[in-house]
Amino acid sequence: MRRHRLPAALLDRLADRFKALAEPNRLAILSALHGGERSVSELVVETGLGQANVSKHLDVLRRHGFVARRKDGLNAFYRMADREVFRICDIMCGSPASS
Amino acid sequence: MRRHRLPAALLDRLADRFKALAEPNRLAILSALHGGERSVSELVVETGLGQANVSKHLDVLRRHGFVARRKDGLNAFYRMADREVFRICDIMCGSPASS
DNA sequence: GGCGTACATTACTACATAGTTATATAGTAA
DNA sequence: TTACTATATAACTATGTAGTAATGTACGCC
Repeated sequence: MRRHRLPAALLDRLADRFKALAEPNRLAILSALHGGERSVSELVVETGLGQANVSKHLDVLRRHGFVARRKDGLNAFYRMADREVFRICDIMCGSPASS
Repeated sequence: MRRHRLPAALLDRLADRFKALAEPNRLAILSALHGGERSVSELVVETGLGQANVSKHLDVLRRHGFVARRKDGLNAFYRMADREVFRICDIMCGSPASS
């Protein structure tokens, strides 16, 4: 009765996506984006984080496909690209990041 | 139109749970436990990790309520305590840790 | 008792990353 | 052009943690 051996590459990819969510400030950003598109500076205000810090968190979230970016003049607007995240948070914690 | 401000404590707790899953070897352990209860030494063999390392990973998973322990003589048997994890992995990656 | 086995824990090293500061880039406006 | 603004990036520091080796603990057997 051989058990399902999952390829390490799959586990790595999955762990990587979890890691992107394993940061309270990134969850705060996602929570803000739950209400709709936001510019970086709006997110800076809403989260109280530094601008460079927010940019880096957004980059992580974007590289993992959780958010998408739209540029308009000087501004960069971010929005959710994968709302499944909220379902996952619901399952994970009752009803946290989506409520 | 004030947006849902999630309490930092909630985000911390949620991020902490994600962090527990954000490690490929811990996912490998969960994947092994998908097939049922396993002793520590069985998990050492199945994962190819060191014994101390497996013990520490199991401790993390247990502190977060993902697995439970049953002691029997010299052995410690671990089992899934929260199979929702597999649903989450499915959503996260198509059908990874549960297939 | 002494010995061996299964697991847990400690101490340590190596590496990853969150946050900050400073700078770069790119667009706007005069 | 210069000046200003919004965002991105680079360099750095500080902290957290995965892995390992050694030790501790608890149980079973002789």
